[in-house]
Amino acid sequence: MSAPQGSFEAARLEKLHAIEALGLDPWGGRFDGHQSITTVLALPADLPEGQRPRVRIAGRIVSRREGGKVHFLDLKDWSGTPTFREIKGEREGEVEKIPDLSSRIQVMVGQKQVGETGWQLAQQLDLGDLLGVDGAFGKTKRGEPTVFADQLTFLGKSLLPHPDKFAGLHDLEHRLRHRYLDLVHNPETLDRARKRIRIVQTIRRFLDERGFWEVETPTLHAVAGGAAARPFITHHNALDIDLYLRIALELHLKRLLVGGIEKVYEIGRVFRNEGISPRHNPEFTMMELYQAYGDYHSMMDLTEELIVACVQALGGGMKLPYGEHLLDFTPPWQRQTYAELFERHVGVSMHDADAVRQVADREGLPTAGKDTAVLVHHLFEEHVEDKLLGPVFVYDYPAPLCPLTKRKRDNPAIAERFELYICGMELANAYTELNDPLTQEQTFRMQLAGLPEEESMAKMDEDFLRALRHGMPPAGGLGLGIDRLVMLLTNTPTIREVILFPLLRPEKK
RNA sequence: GAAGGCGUAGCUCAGUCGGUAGAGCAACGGACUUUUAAUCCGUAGGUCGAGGGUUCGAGUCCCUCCGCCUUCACCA
Repeated sequence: MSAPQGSFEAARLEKLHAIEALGLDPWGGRFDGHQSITTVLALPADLPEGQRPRVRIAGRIVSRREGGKVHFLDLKDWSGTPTFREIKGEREGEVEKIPDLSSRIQVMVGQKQVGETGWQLAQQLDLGDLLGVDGAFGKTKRGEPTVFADQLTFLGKSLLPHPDKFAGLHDLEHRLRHRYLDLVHNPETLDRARKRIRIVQTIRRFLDERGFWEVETPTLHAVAGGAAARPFITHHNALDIDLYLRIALELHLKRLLVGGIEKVYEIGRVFRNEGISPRHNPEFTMMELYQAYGDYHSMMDLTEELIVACVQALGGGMKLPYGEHLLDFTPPWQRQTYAELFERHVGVSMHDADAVRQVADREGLPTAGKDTAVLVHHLFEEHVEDKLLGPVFVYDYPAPLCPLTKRKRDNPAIAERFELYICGMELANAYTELNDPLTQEQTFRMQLAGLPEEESMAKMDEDFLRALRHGMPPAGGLGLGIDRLVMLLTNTPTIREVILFPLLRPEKK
């Protein structure tokens, strides 16, 4: 430990021992019956002394103003609730969510009021310590809502100094490596975490109410299927086999459809051994659901309802800002076919193989040995995706891109699949599930020309095929990226901020 | 994986042309019973990300390495 930090810690250790010498536990203990600071702040504050409500609060000391015989502390807990502010002027009508700072409250500690031990304890308090306070709630002469303490209960020492009370904690790397400090000192971080929880709760409640069963399926897979991604590899010692961390939830959930669980979902972590970017973390959270006897149109309706429910749960109305954009989630959302979007933005029909190849050549895309569908999709990603402000359902995909999807009965070149785009991001992916084991086996065997196996969704999974052979009901299925949904609904530009502990390279030593 | 940018006290940041390492807050000692970025007096706090090089002299210029950010590639 370096000298200066050591001296900070030494000073605080001395105070810890002084607290022990008072007969108090410097690490605190059970503290029953305290009210949240938000609750206390809602109490009447203007009552005359003597009629003030008794309160008991607990929290962290985040600011301190010492006088000779009276100290003022600011205590903070987690009870602040998000509030909303209407934006005036140019962006009239927009709503911006702002973290409510009301989970801070001032405490007055007077020498006479807290008694001998209390006053000696007050001398040993540091920024960052945890403290319980009993007292009366009212206002100071300056009108500040305040708990006038008559009893202090020490609840925990902070041996290391916290970030500056005014300047706070801004360094991004520091915030990510010490997320606990970020949560304490940046209200928007706690607020974002709270909103994420609320979104996930809403999804669970929504699906539970509609009769879906939430299940848990294995994270360790013998075959990493269900998506096109490089897996992480791990090893099981007792069985002496390599296993993959799952890259999707799909194949196990479909096995459950075969097993008669007619509406099923899972919210869980998946792992993809690929690059890190503002939109990609190696582990992220997916929600996948499957509904027997549905199809991709029923999934579109469900997706729209589900996300609208999440938007409502945040309480900020149907129009949410995202960066420079204002996203309008008011249903119904646009629904456009892949083919029409392709033609509009690329300028040729996706069914015209020669024209597609010409455009790809002109733009310098490698075309040799590539399937036309692959070129089509490259052009789609290049020219269409970032124009999809949305929310917009893009449906009817080129079949070769979709090995797990049922083809249209009247046109086997088209798969019954949609993706939901918002702000150029793929947020959800859904299809009419392929339940025909014979076709499924063919698509597994048929490697897309020019695609290495690891980039293909078509990974042979014999056990899954055997399950299909026992009869899977026709079904609609949906995959939803939870992290990206949270990004969009909380106006957060990077995935690192919606994941509490994103992957960072370990610190050296 | 590639290119560009950044890294100075516990935190937030200055640091000119290469010439003694700085401020605010936090900390430590002292004064003060209604403060609120409290104030006042005083003290202490640094391997300038790490290592090497150029130079009389490097936080500053050069090289290598580490970490983070951005863009690209891969991908959702």
